[in-house]
Amino acid sequence: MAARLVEALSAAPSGVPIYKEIRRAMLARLEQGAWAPGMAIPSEAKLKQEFGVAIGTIRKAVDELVAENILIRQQGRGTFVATHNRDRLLFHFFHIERQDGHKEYPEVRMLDFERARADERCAAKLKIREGERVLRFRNVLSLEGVQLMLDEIVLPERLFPKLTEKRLRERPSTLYNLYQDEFGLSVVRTEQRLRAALAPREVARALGLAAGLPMMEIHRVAFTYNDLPVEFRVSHVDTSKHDYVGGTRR
Amino acid sequence: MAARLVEALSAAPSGVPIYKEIRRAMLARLEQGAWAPGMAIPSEAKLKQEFGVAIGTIRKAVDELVAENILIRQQGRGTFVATHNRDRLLFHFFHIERQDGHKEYPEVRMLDFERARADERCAAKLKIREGERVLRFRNVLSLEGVQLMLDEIVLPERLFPKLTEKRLRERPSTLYNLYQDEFGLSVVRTEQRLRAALAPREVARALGLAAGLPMMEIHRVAFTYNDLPVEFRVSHVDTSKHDYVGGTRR
DNA sequence: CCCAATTTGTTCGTATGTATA
DNA sequence: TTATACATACGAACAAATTGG
Repeated sequence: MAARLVEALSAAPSGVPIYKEIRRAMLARLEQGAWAPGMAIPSEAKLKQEFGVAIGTIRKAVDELVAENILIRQQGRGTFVATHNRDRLLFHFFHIERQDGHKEYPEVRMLDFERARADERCAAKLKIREGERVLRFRNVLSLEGVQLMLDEIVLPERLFPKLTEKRLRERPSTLYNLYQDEFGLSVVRTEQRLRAALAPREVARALGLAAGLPMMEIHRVAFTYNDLPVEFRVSHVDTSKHDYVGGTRR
Repeated sequence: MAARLVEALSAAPSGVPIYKEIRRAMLARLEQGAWAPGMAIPSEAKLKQEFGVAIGTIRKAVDELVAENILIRQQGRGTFVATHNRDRLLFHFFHIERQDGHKEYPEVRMLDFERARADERCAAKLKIREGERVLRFRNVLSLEGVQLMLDEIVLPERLFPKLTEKRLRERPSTLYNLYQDEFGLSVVRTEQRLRAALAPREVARALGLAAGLPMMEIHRVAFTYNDLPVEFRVSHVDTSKHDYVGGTRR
C-alpha cells in the first residue's frame, strides 16, 4: 500500500510539488469520508511512512488544510477533522451581532418546507441545471427572543437524498452539522453578496415587522471541498439593532 | 551587530519561539520605516546571518507576514514590502462590485474637508480621547460615471501632521498609498460593520439620489501594524445595482 | 542565446522541546 | 513515569525563477 502511494505521487506529471499532491490526497480522503469529522487523522509519523516522504513535507500539506480551517492541530493530541459545532458556526459562518458587540448563538425556527425546481438564479448559484429538483425551506432566526432574520435556504435534492422536513426539525445541532453528519457534505467556505433593500411583504410578515423597513439582503453560497456548491441561501436581516460583521482578508 | 541581535533574541524570557521574536523584529523595522514599502527586504541568507538562526526559522517568520499580506515573496527576485497600489485596493479593501460580478476601480471626488474634534463614537473607534483633533473629509465614489457611494473619513490629526486638503486632492494614487508614503502608516487590516439604513438627507443630496432610498451603511476602522487604528470611515452605498462582496475566513 | 549569480521554493533528515493521555 | 503527537530549530542539497552580463 505504501509503495503504491509513493509511486502514484512520484508518477505525477511533475511541476506539481509533492506536498500539493499529498494535500489533494488528503482532501480526497476527507471527501470520501475515509477521515470522518471529529476524528483524528493518522499521526505525522504514520503519514510520513504511508506516503514515503519527509515529515516536513507532510507538515506543509497539513499546514494548508489547517489554514483553511479544514483540519485542526492540537499539540500532544493529534490532528483532527474540523466539525460543524456551534462554536465554529458562530466564529466562521454567523456574522450577525448586536450593535454593542455582543455575540451569541441564534435560536432557529423552521417556517415551511417544500420540494421545488431550481429557477434560473438558484441553478446558476448552485451550478445545477435549471429545473433540477431542489429542497426549499425557510427559517426564522432570533437573538434574545427577538426575531431579526429570515433565511430562505435552497439545497440540490441530488446532494441530500431523502432529506425530510422531519429530519430537519429534529436535528440536534446546527444545519451544517446535519449536512456533514448525515450527508457527508462539509461546508468549508462561503461566498456572499450583501445589499440593502426594503423588506418584502412576505419577509416583513414572517418576522412581524413593518413592511418597507430597510433590511440587509444577503445572498450566500456555501461550498464543500472541491468548490462544489452545497447550499444557496437568501437572508433578510433587520439591522436596526444588529450589524453584519466582517473584516479584511480573503 | 549580528551578535547583539542574537543575544537580544536568546535573552528573551523563553517560552516565546525564536521565529515569533524575529517576526516582531521585522514588524518593528517595517513600522520604523527601515524597510520601506515596495523595497526588497534582505535575502533569507542575509537575514539568517544577521539574526544568527537557521534559514528555516527565518522562513517561518516571513511565512506569517506573507500570510498577512504584509510581505510579498517572489521566487528568484526577493521578498518585498507590500505597497498600496490600485490592485491591492481592489483586491483587499474595496468590496463593492456590480451585481453581475463586474469589478473595477472607483473614481473618487472630494466633497469637503475640515478640521474638527472627535466625538464619542470616533474617539472609541480610533482609540483616542474624545475632543482630540481630527481631520474629516468626504469623498464621492463613482463606478462607470455613476455616483454610488459617499465616504465620510476621519483621521486622528496626531498621526497625520500637516495633512492638507491640497495634498489630499493632489495625491497621485490611492488614499492608503498616501497614508503609507507620506506618513509611514501602512494599513494592513480593517474591521467593518454593515447595516441597512434609509439614505440620510445629506447623503442622498450629495449623491443625487432620492431621500429615503435604502442604502448600505458601513462602519470601517483601518489598522496599521500593531492594531493601531489609523482611519475611521462611514460609507453609504447605493446597492440598487451593486453589491458588497465578502467571504468566509478571518 | 546562453551562462552565471542570486533568490526563493521544495525536499530531505535529525534532534530536541512541549503538551497530552 | 512513559509513550505519543505536534512544535520548534537546525543544516544541507537541489530545483526553479529572475536578472544581468
